Amino acid sequence: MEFEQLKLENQLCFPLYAASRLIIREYQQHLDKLDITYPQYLVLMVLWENDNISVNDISRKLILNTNTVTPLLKRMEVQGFITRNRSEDDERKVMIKLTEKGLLLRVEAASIPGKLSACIITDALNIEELVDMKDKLNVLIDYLSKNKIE
Amino acid sequence: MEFEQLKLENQLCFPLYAASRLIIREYQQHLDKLDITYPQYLVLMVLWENDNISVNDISRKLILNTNTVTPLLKRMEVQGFITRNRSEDDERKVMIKLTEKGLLLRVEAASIPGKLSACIITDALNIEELVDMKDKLNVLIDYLSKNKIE
DNA sequence: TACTTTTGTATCGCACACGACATAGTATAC
DNA sequence: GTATACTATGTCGTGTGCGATACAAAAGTA
Repeated sequence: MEFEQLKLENQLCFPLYAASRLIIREYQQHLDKLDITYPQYLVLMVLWENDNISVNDISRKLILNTNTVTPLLKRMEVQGFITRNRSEDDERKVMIKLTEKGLLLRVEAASIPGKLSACIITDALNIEELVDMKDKLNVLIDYLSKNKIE
Repeated sequence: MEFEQLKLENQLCFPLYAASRLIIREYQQHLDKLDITYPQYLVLMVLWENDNISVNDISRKLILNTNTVTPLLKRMEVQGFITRNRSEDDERKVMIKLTEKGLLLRVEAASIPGKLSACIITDALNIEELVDMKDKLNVLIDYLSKNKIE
């Protein structure tokens, strides 16, 4: 019996998992200066595009459970980046809004993606290949996250 | 100012992060039956290929810090999958060995990668594309993890 | 209207992940 | 040979991630 399929090098998931952590480490160096973590940065990106949305909307966009997002948002409220208020229309919803401080962070964050691209694009991997990979990953994510719902 | 670069859809890291978590969720369904987590499964894969290696060797292969791997291994020792013993050659090293129970798990685990492939390969993404993605991710990982050391 | 189901958020418990730091063993320099 | 640097592992604190579960508000239904 060969067990070839049980080698790290023959699997897709491990490279995804490792690459994800490695790139987040690179991000963290820059995010430290803004005093935020990578998941908090993701929340901010959602809010910069779409302010005043519910906890559920944020968790759906980030494909995270609400029990992950809730404490994350509470920490961000303490830090003064966002406010959390019950919706008047629907008392079940908690609406998340950026504060002035959270809004202003966008300008400082704007330079980070550029620095990361410079870090990731190598002789071995050019922009076209990375864009292609990103698109394929999004196909995979759509498929897996829809699979979950049904 | 446009901030196009600050949109989730324009970044590579978020798809990596989300796809990684989604696939691990799929794995977890099968791993639950073996009573192990995904990181524990990774450790086992390393040991099945290379038994009796040090904590450091495992953490390097998985690109995880030793302070992540140490408690993980301790839990696996309690569960009876591995043993932890100081090396006689070098008292600093702790050598990790599979138990009978850990070794036997390999047979049960062998069918999991096949099930996952079936789950991931869709009309939109065929095997060739996934293999190509895997290879490119490994190039990226090599680059980023070597970057760290220098 | 009263009852049931669904939805949105949250709490709890456990297992990672990692930076900062501690400690013991080994290697090296002088 | 001893001071110093380095290596391997570990502890601690903080922040995710997620399954199981709780609970109140809203929606659906008889």
